[in-house]
Amino acid sequence: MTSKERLTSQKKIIIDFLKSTKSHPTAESIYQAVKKKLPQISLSTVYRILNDLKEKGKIIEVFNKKGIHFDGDTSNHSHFFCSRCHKIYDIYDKFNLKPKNKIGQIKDYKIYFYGICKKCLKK
Amino acid sequence: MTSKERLTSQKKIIIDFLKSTKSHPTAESIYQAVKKKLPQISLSTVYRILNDLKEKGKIIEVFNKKGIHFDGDTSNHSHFFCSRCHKIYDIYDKFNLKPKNKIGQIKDYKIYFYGICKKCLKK
DNA sequence: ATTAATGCAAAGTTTTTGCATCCTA
DNA sequence: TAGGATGCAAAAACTTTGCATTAAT
Repeated sequence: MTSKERLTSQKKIIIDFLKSTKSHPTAESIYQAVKKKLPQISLSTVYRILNDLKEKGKIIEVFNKKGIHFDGDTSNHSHFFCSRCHKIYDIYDKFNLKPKNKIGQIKDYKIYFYGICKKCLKK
Repeated sequence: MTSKERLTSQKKIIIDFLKSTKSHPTAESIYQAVKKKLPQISLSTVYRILNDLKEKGKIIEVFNKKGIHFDGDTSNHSHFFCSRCHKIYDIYDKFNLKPKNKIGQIKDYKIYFYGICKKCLKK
């Protein structure tokens, strides 16, 4: 008998939040956001749910110097990090990346762009 | 009068170690490696020196689920993460990445490849 | 001799875990 | 109503910091 996953309100709200934002929040900011709708939720539950969603490929991790951010958009896309405002933007351009070097079997790749975003350049 | 940086033996050994390896070690594994030559070195010194080298652009950070790794090779290159043995390999191919989307001023980018390395495929 | 850098220990951060209780299916 | 998921608190893992001492210049 295999165990069956249960869809709890905490899980529902975290998924909804991640699917509705493009802000690439951290675990802590997800906790803060979700607490507004579910005041009793605990940070450890947020971590547990994020780990679970991550393992199932329902969300993506985005790394930067300041820690780990999460992205509910699992479509193939890249990220741009503004070094001035520290926002993370999505980039949907597709690139053809085929290393000549036969390092092994490549299943996926992630591209991180760094620079200054349009908004910050205008200031 | 501006202060002048001192080249200590701890700094020398850490730089030498990072320039001599392609293993992309973590702070902890750098500490373990360096301790063999300098038994009295402390982990906090390792962190301080790594932060310093990082800020000066003398080393690079490589992020993955298991934490932060360091790379003494600051030449423009990419990384391949083997999902089986968890080793990190260097890829020196150059790619032309020009997003059409004018998100801002791009100064740099990093490409992370994921897959299974040659060695693991053979097993 | 100056004073930058270290080692140590203590404190911050971030993330995970054990367990009694809760609540979904 | 069975057992997967949560909340809480405690622990683990990771990183930074204060300060007396050491050592590079």
